[in-house]
This record gives sequence, structure tokens and C-alpha cells, in this order.
Amino acid sequence: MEQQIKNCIHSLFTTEIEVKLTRPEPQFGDYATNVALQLAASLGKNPREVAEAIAEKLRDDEDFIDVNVAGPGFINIRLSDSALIKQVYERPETLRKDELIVIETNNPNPFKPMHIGHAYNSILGDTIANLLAVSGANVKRVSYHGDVGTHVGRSMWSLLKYTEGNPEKLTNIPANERNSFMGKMYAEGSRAAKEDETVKAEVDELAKQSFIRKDGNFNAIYEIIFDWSFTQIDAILKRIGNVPIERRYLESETEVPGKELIIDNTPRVFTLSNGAYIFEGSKYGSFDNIYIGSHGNGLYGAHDMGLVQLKRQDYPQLSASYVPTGGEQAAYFKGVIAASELAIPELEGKLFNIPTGLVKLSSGKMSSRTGDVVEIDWLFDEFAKAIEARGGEATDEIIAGALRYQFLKVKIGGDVIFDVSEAVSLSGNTGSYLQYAYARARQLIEKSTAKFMRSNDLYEEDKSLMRKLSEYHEVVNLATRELAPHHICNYLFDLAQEFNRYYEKNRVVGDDREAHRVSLVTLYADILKAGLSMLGIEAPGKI
RNA sequence: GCACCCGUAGCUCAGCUGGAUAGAGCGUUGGCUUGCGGAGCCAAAGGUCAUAGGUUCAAAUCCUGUCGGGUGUACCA
Repeated sequence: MEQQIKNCIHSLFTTEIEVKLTRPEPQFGDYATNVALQLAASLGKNPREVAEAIAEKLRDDEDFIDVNVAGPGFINIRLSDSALIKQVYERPETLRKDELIVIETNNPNPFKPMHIGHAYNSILGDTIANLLAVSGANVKRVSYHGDVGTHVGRSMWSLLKYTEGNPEKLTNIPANERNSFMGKMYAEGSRAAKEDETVKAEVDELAKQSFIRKDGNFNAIYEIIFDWSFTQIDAILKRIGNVPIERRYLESETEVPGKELIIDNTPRVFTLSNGAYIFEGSKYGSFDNIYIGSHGNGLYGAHDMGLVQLKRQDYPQLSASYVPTGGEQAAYFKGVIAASELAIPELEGKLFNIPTGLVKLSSGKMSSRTGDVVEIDWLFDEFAKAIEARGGEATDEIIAGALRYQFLKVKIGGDVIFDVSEAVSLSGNTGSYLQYAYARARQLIEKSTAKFMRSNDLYEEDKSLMRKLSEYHEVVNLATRELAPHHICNYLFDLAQEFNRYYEKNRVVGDDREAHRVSLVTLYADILKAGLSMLGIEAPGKI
């Protein structure tokens, strides 16, 4: 369509201009463009005259049933029925076809409890992976976890005290209490190390132990907790509806390749100072940072570079790599990416960090437990209670749907203010509203014996819904280009509202136009389901 | 100090590669069930888009200053 208008303008004024179509208020038309306003100045003419001339010529096009000029010089276009139907069947573009893309879809650390922030990042990564796949890419989901370092030292300090030389003691802790238990162990170690210098020294020593793992007692505990952590992580990821990963990277694997890469690129990329390897990130919008400490151990920068190296080895064809992380690491990642690109030139322009905001709870009362982290199991229970309070069945797909939607409907980057009572209310712009809207539609289809048929006719009462349906591919294009799932959410909500209006006014089963209307409802239901599935949200036919 | 991000309705947020009366949900107020799931629909009230300038035919959107908030700033990740 843009091209049609572009040609039209060219034949009138022999100028080239980028034509952008927007979706105006429905009262104005299906599409609108302001090209006339842009052209007027350079042509030295009145914008309305220019618009009128273009409109006049566009009226010859049989796809447009109505073309008019409004306001200062907008051209509003209404599509013919057949053109509108064609738009509804339009598929989203696949600009990333044949690209191999690696994306981290979760990265909670073992030896620490999994909390609401991890759930957010995991849901976001998983959904972005879906968007990449929709745009045609061959997506490889991976994960990365810190299995060594300070946090391990802190937890191990408490665990050694707790087990008193007998790792078997851990087996007494029931599975459903392990996450909180780990939280307690970690918190205790952190606090003790902060308050007491000697404890801090012990914790540091245990952190070192995590790299070498020579001690039998240490190892026995380490292995049990490691196993617990990943059992827990896998179970939660499954509950929130994430697609399983293909490869799990551990921080301990990255030390060797990371250090090697850095040393090989000194002094070309890194500078050596007092035994430490430094990257001058301040030249690249980051900050100067030490990658290998003077003690010779790789620091987090070295590990992230090692990870880049491992990914490249595992996926030699990779054309892009995405790592969603908390926004507080944005500047740091700028440095890692700059250093990686300098060290491995073939990766230039292929590494991306997606900085996300923090998850905060708006209400004071949130959980009965200690500390300030919100554990995911607790949140699941809260959702379940709310759903049951409304007489619904609290299955994981309903809970996960509500949770995912709550996170995905806001733009990436800002903090997510998570209001539990709002998320749990299940009305308004929520995942539950959409699942309910889908189930209603599905029930209509089930109730009717009419078969789906592609109709060439449209009736007046169909128009609003059809118009909304025709926007689907455009919204998906926007979302996949920007990797912004919230566009999908906003659209689906509008769509469901449009359907509910239709449903309210028009009888489907038993009407003279039953077959026609059932087909329209089917079109809608399919698109809603496809949209939800991009968000990783199930759409049951009945709830 | 320096760098980056943010400030839109009572609350939570869209809109920001400039364009038509600034949109939604929640909350508030008032309506709608004999027709397919009322977890729904309709309507009303509610905004000097932090603030002061600038650019433009046109600014929530671009530029600058100010105020307010957040994050980062070399051996923890």
C-alpha cells in the first residue's frame, strides 16, 4: 500500500518521498498519511491542495472505498471489503530468516533462592526468543549460572555450620522447603560476613574453594545444593511456561577460555597494570574495569567474555546473541561487548544486552516470610488463592498466564511495579481476561455445527472486529522489530475488547448468519491464540 | 563530581523515528441479564504530558537549562 501511494505521488509531482501509513481513529478511516503536509513546503503549495490532488488520484484505486482529506491535510483512506479481508490474512514478515540467534532465557544462580526478579527475566527472555522465532530466526535458548564465587562462599559458610560435618543432615529438609532454606543460608552468610571480619575471611576462602573443590565435605554439600538448585530452577521454569533450554552454561566453564582470550589480546585490547588486566571501557560508554585481578583469577568480566567465546564455539554460525540482565548491569555490559568485539572482530554488531528494570512490589504487605525477596512459590500460591476465590480452577497455565502477562504488558527497561492485588484481580488488562475471552469464543465455535469458510462478504457489524484483526500482522512486525512484547499485549487486549463488544451485540449460534459469524469468531480465536502463544501464554478452550 | 535512564489522570502504564479533540486498565459514580460463559458490555467525572525556554506550519514526542527520582562509576556478580 505504501508503494501504491508512493507511485501515485511520483506520477503527480515527480518526487520521491517515504510514505508512512498510520492507523487513525476509526471514525477517520482505516489508514491515514500525512505525506501532503510533508510535501507542501518543498512544493510551495497549500497542504490541503496537495492532499486533495493525491486523494483524487487514489480514489481510482479499487482497494480504497473512500479517500478524503481532513484537518490541515491528512489523507484518510478506507479499505474496500476485499482489501480489508486481504489484510486480515496477511502474514507477519520474516526478516530474520536463516539467522541463528542465541539467547539466554534464564540465569538464576544456584546457592541462592529464586525470586520474582528471576521469574521476570526468564519470562522476558523466553518471550523475546519467541518473537525472534516468529521473525524467522533459528533460535537457540541457553542459560548461564554462577556456580562459583562469593555468593557460593556465603551460602557454604552457613551450610557447613548447619550440617556440622554431616552433609546427610540436608536430606531431612523436604523438597518444598528447600528454596526458602537456601535463602536463609545465603542471608545468614551474607550478614555474618558483613558484621564480622573473620567470617568474611572464611567466606572468601570458601568462595575460592568453589573454584577448586578439593575438600570432600565441601564437595558433598556443594553437590547436594547444586542439585537442589537446578531441580528447583527447572521446576519453576516449567511452571511459568518457559520453553526448555538447549544448553546450560556454568560460570566455572568460562574461567579458562575467558582468561585465555584476554591474555591473548593484551596489550592490543587490554592493558596490564600491577598484574591486573584492565579494559578501558570509559572509551566505549562504559567504565574502566578489571577483568583479571592481580591475584590471577578471572573476574566477572573475564567470565562473561569466556561465555561469549563458548557460545561462539558452540554456535559458529551465530548472527546475534542476546543477554537480558538487570538494568544495573547495562554500563558493565557495554564494556564487555566492546571488549569482546575488539578481541573477536567477527562478532562486531552481534552482541546485545537487554537491560531490564527491577521488579518492585507496590503494597507493603506481601509475604509472611523473612527478608525482602519475594519467592515464586509464594506468588504462585497468591495467584491460586485469588483465582479460586473467583470460582476458577487455579491450574498452572492460568496462573502462569496471569503472571507472564503482568510482566510482559509493560515496556522493557523500566521498573515493573508489581501490585499483587491488581495482578490477582483477573479483570481489566490481564492475561486472565484474554484467556477468558478466548474460551468464550471457543465455546461458541464448539456449540455450532457450522464449518469455517473464508468469506468474501462483510456486514456492517463485522467491520470493527475485522479492522482490528487486520492490524495483527502490523503489530507483530513492530514487536519483532523492536523485540517489544508489550505491543502484542496492548493489541491483544484491544482485540479482545473488540470481540467482547461484538459478542455482546451479535448473536452467533442460531442466527441467520451463523456460518458467517462462526467463521469470523474462528478467525479471531486463532489470532488471539497465536498472539498469546508468542507471549508463552496458554489458551485453553475452556476454563 | 562524571555518565546513563526516568518524570503523562488518584494508582499502574501506553503513546515518544513530531502531526487531527493526549489513550487504556484499576479505582470512583451511574446504567445494561428473558440471546450463545456478567471473569462481560455501555457511559460519566478525572490531565497547564515535572518546570522554563528554543526549533517548527505543527512538540507529550526533537534541542538546552532547572527541579525531582533511579542506576553505574576497577579486583563481588
